[in-house]
Amino acid sequence: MSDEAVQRPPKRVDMKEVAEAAGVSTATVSRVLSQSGYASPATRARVTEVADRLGYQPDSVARGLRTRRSTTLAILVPDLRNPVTLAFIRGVQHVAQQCGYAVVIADAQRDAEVERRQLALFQSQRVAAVIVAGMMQDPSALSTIARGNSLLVHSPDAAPGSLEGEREAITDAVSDLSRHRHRSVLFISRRAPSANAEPPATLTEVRRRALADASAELGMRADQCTLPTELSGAAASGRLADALGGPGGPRAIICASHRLAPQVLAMLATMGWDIPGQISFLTFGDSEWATAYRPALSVIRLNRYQEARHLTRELLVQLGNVLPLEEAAALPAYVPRDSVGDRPDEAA
Amino acid sequence: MSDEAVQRPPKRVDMKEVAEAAGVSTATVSRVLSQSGYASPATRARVTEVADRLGYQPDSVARGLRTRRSTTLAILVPDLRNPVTLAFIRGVQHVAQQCGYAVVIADAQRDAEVERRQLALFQSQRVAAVIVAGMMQDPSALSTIARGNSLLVHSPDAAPGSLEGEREAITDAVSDLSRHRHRSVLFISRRAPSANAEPPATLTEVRRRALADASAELGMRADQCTLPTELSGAAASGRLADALGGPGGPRAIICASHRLAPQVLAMLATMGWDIPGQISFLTFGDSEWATAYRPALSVIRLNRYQEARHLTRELLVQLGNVLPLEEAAALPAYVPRDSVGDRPDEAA
DNA sequence: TTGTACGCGTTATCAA
DNA sequence: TTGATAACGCGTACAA
Repeated sequence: MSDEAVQRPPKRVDMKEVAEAAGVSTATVSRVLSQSGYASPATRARVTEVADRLGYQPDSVARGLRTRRSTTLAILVPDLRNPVTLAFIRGVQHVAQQCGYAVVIADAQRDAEVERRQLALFQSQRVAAVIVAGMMQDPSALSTIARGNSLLVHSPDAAPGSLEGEREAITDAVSDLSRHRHRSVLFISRRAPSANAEPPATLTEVRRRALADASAELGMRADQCTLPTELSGAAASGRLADALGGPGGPRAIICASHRLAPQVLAMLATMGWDIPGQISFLTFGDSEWATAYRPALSVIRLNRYQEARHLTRELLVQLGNVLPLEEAAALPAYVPRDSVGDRPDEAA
Repeated sequence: MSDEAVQRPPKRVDMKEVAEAAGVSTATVSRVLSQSGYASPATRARVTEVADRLGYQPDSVARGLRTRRSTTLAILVPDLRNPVTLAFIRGVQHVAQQCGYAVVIADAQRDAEVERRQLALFQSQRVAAVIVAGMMQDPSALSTIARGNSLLVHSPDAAPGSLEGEREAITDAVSDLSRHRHRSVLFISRRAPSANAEPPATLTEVRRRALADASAELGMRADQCTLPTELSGAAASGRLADALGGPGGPRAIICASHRLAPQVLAMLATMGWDIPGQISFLTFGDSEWATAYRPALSVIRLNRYQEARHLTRELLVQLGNVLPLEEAAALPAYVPRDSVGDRPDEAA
């Protein structure tokens, strides 16, 4: 419809032009517009009037070069296919735009090489900070950034209360399963467990261990089922069936990520399992789909939006900005709905 | 470790440093590293070797100032809560990173003022282009951008085959309903129809009209139901019940956006309607949840990812980049699944 | 209170 | 094939 390509030579309004039009020097214009330094009320008024009459826009590229600091935050997303990253991006962007910061974003596509190159691009852009929205493919690449420049690096896992809260929520979830007479849990993820890595290299691994701990405390067994992305539908269903096993097998499922949930649900449906009659189902992450699904899905809510807001606020404060106080971020929580039921063979 | 060492930002490797270490001038370094201009193979090798031994990263801020052009694309998202924008962002980012472009993103939050300020920020950042990922709150704000600089402005509606393809998909969907003996369709959206606006101001409005046209051609009636966000659950259910009316009312529902779908589905479920036994259900946009839902939902697939790729490729070519050819973007299409059934009272 | 002059890191011009 | 030098637009000591 509207495809406007204006190739005309752009006449950007210069600070010099503003200075001449206002009958002052560029230094005065700079002082007035950057709110720092002295200027008489008269000239101040005249300069601002002239500036926005001419439609002057300060060139943040030149400013960045001169001041050696930028007002750009970078987000490195390990995998943009993950829908929860949208909430995270929103949170960062909202706080950033409140302070006049720009937000640049890059998708690492779960590829260490891409990840490395995007970090290098951020560095070359001189961004004020890099926010890593999850576990990196190669965490050592961050040291390059930290060494090479004055960038700050934050990871969402560094958000206070995030992982701790998640542990509590997981315990609540497992307790609920225990209350429904489940004696074992099946954790479904895309990638196989890496028992020896310390610290855990992925968020999924963190959750897996937290789940194992919580289960152990309640005397429950925690089984694993790995469903790699490359697995075909039939193969995946077969593997899931194996994991559920015979009459003694686990009848409580916890999905490692929200992305995985619809696929597992579809499999269970085609295999003829009834939720919550025969299988109890839980997943990490919440959405309106989880609420709309029948039965409504019990979830471990994460609230990545508030998490991102909190994290970005801390970051901007560290960068010397002043922000109004804000209520504490909502912690992760177990949200019981209708997808958890009594284990059938253990029912009274 | 002394305080000074911690506080002081690490020194960036300069082009000057590289020049000195390689025994040449900065001009030569520039020529070698920017791939333009002559240099003897010997010095070329020496310079590149020294450059990455010292870990030199070109400062794109300074480069941007000098060359007066940036390698940053901007995406203005009307409302980042809309999940389909994630696919769009991914598409832009993937093509951009292929050409070494950065992607900066802003959420207009459906607020004309925020929208205006974010555009101004883009302009001040001297981005190479602004991509508007949907209908703007105030389209006239774009003229400011176009006038103020050499930015290109593209709207996703400008993607070839997008809206046209959508019309065809809508016709296919309505035909399917007609085949199932439906004589009227209920279009559910968040905002009320604006019959007089020309051209239509929102994507929803475009779809509404396309649906009206397709229905008219097949001799069907197109009803409207508006469910504003601020409506409470009970009020929304009441309004939906009214729209469905008595025995003669519409029994085919089309959701204007994917975001709306889970909410409407939840309402229908609590109201006791059976899909597809009593109600046929369609929605714009596809996802794994639509497939996992029982019954699996028939959808009008949009493929915003391919659309964004295509659009960004065109943009970068216009900016003077060379890109390898790529298969044509997948067009929107009607994907029939299990949520459309015969109209009960008209069944043979 | 305001103006002058310099430098941020890079590329483009021109002379050697 | 290379090097010296002038900008790009802005912020900021320092002088007036």
